[in-house]
Amino acid sequence: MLRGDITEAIQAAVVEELAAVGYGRLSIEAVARRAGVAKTAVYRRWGSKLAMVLEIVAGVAGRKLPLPDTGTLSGDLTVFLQILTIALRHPLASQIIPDLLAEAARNPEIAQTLQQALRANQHEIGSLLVGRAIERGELPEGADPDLAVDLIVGPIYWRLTVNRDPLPPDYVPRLVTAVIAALSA
Amino acid sequence: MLRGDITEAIQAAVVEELAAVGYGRLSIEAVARRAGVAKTAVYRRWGSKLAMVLEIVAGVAGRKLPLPDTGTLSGDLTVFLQILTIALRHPLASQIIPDLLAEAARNPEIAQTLQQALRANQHEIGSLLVGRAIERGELPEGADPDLAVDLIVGPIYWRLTVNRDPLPPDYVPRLVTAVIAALSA
DNA sequence: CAGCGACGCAACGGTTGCGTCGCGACGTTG
DNA sequence: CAACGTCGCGACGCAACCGTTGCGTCGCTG
Repeated sequence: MLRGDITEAIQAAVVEELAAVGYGRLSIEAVARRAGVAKTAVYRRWGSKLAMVLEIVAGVAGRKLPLPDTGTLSGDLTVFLQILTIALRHPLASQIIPDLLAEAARNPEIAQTLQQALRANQHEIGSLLVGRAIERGELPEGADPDLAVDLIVGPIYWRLTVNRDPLPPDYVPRLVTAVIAALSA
Repeated sequence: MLRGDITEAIQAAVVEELAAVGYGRLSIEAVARRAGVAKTAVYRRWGSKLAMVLEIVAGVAGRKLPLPDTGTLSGDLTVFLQILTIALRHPLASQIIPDLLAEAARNPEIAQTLQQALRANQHEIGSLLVGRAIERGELPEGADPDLAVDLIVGPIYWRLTVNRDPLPPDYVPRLVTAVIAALSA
């Protein structure tokens, strides 16, 4: 019954508005304005700003990253890090992700939605990468997939999103060798 | 001329309000209300919400962490990580830091203030830790202090503040050995 | 072709915050 | 004691947004 093109316009507007002003300052009026849509069209779909954002965010964050098997741990890590750096550099992502994380610190529903979307994905990637490497004999049996994820994602996120430093050109390969050394210990 | 106790009450109120609702939703009215102070008292001190927050944040974020010399790299790292985990777990810090980082992504003045306060401190800590370790022969000559900081702070920040997972009891020592292995490569 | 529902539009009363102003009270300074 | 400046208080007009309502239009469905 609800027109699909309008729903999509609203979703896109929410994402843009989220990037522009953040969840705290996001208003239904501004979303409708940006979507070129009447406020009533929004309220017909969602009962509140929270419900609207939760549904849209869950939809976007739930997508899985493709994770090719390059044949070596170092290759897998390099590909994964490159995908990650591109994603984190995306203007929309680099504004929305920190904002939602900040909001998650005070809103349990947002926190739960983000965790549900991210944690499973993250654990799966870690298990996959480390599992393959162990099968190949590149890592010892006891290597911890969750620690691996922290070691891979943490430094990149810290540098790109928190510190907002540009990446030195050889940063990714150096990080890859460092992570492999760390996991082999 | 301006009463010091009132200034302090306002500063404390700003910090609390920042934690409670974030920079985006922070209002002068709420700050004055929380501080038990008239709105005019705030406007006598700062001309705008941005100026007020910047001055207060710079004052808090500029403080330096003590960094004892334990005699070994592993000891230094352990102490530093423990201080860091305690700081990041602090309720006020864990809400305010992500919020300001998110706001920094859209407000250059906030970004600059944070960078100025954090980057220098961070680089100094990295250089100090790595420098000592190289002198002791615990790390090779070429070890990169900035990469070291990413490897130390990134995983902890990721797990504590982004993922909001509790730390497994032996996480810090395992991270320490992993980091040392990574930096030795 | 008749009916239904989503649509845009405009307006509603209510809330919140903005930045400013004038007032009288209080305490310090000269 | 007189002057000054900060203080709290309350109010101002203005703007934005809230969530809801009623209206007429449009397009699909039966």
